[in-house]
Amino acid sequence: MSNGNEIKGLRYSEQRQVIYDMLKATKSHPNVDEIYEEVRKTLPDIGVATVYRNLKQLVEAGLVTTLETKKSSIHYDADVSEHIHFICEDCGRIDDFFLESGLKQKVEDSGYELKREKLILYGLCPDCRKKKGN
Amino acid sequence: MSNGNEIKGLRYSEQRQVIYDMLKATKSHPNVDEIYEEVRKTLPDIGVATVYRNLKQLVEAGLVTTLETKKSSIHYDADVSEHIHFICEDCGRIDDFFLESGLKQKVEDSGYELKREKLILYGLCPDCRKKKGN
DNA sequence: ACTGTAAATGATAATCATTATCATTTAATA
DNA sequence: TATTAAATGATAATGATTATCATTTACAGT
Repeated sequence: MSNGNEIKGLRYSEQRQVIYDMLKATKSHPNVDEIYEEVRKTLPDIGVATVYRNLKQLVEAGLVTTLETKKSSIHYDADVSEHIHFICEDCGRIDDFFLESGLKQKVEDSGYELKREKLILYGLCPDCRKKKGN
Repeated sequence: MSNGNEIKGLRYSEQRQVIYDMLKATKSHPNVDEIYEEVRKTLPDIGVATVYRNLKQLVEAGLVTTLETKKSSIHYDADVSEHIHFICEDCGRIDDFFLESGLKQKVEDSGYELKREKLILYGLCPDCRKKKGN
């Protein structure tokens, strides 16, 4: 069932499509439970394992990113464009910022209290890069 | 037992001190298991719960930061100075970068393959800030 | 120094998120 | 349409973290 949304190397599945569509349609950075509940409105019989499996695949495919908060469950975001997440250490709320220059100033001007920031890079270290021979 | 290392609001404990000292003495970003095993060399009877408890307190006190990798266990770092973590998506290795300008170039010049970067800000959102009345 | 008390501990059970397993179903290709 | 490997749903298993609780301990006030 080709619909122009194929993910490299993966066979089409309605479940994955619904999950991805749902993530693209929200700005709320939901965690697995929230995704599961939302997706069940469309697919009442989907299993949790399927949700976990597909989220992992979507992340591996680079179509979805993850956010680890203090709340010990991963949150997902289908907006993979360059933007910054602000995580409230009290209520756990996640807000987006899209600005680049004068970022900290903008955040604080918006009423946030900035306590720490974390820049994390992901990729391959020199060793693993060699192993993969490219 | 005052030793000049008091943490605001916390009573001295040898266990916490050993954990903190151990973290300050390493650059390896260990996870809880690794910390537990290392600390047991000094305090053979320490319990895992104590390690978890104290790590949480050290993080809350801002003396230790956390790194969430793909490996679903949190890694700890007592270097809270401004620096960047590079996480290898293959082997999970975590390397530090301390440079600010021309960062991506430097990383790639060092043989790393940069795939994604994540900037996360932590603090208080406007609502929680109001609630705390400051 | 001695005492009272709340914080910290160690052991263990409990919980929560995530992953593995496996029989069944299904997309995609010939 | 028949074949086949990928995907699914149910459930068990695992792994990490947290809660509980009786005991110990730091340390403030006497």
